[in-house]
Amino acid sequence: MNIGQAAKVSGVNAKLIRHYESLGIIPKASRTESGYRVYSETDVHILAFVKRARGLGFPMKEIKKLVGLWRNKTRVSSEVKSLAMAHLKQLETKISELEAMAKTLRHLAKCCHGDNRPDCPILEGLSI
Amino acid sequence: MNIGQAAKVSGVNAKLIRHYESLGIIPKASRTESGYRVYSETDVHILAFVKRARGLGFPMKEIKKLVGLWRNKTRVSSEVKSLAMAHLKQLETKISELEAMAKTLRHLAKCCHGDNRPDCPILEGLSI
DNA sequence: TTTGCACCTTCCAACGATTGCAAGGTCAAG
DNA sequence: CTTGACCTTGCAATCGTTGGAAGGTGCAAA
Repeated sequence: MNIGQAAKVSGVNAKLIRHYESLGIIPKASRTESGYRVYSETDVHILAFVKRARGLGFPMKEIKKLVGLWRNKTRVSSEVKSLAMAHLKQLETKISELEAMAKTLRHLAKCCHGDNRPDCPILEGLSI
Repeated sequence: MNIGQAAKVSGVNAKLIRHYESLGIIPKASRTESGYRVYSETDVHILAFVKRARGLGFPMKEIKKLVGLWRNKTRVSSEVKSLAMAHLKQLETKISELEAMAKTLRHLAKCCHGDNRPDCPILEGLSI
């Protein structure tokens, strides 16, 4: 399989596949005589795994660990779970930060008439 | 006032003040004979405004607009409100994306024993 | 006066993940 | 043999912030 075909099947951009390879997140693809990268079904499976982990918001460093655990049959599920729980905590922290911003912004926006007068509680809230 | 003093008073890092100036988000500071930047109370006020807007998650491009509106006494509050509402929508979108990730992750983690066996529903969930 | 030290100046690079572009090689069909 | 679609590499941009290097300035103590 070409990198283009692997991209189509796995759903990961060809550019991104090369990038992941350079970061060592996926194993280095073998090459044809002319230098084209060649991918197997297993490679595509890894790529799809990475894509799903990204979809859950894991950073690439942790995905690298997850791929390692995934491919290691003597892994210990507690290690995976602690990675996941730590990331979940990060997500929850981020969510509450964004919630706090949204709450403040909603309040300020509700107080603002939004007409053609210059008076604006939003700007006042930002400048106090 | 020095850039260091302005940083202390406004709560914005000196490094960041220079950066904001180079981006045109704050007006160019006047200089002493030897080239040191000089800040007035008004300048510090602008810096604090920027800091609060960042705290609400506004991107710098929109903060530039907000500062312009704030300093323009013939502004129209509807313009401020529409900026705020658009940003609020972005925040809400981001929050629901993160919520979806957290929900999935919580579900997978709940199904994972987290012991020293290799079987792991988290990895299975990522590889299906 | 000179030696520190703390501050200031500019410019360049890094983070994270992704995307874009440029210049060049390869493959397959017309 | 040319065309177009694909591949290769490498470098730059995004966004906001932080870090460092290399050099100048201000002020106080020796």
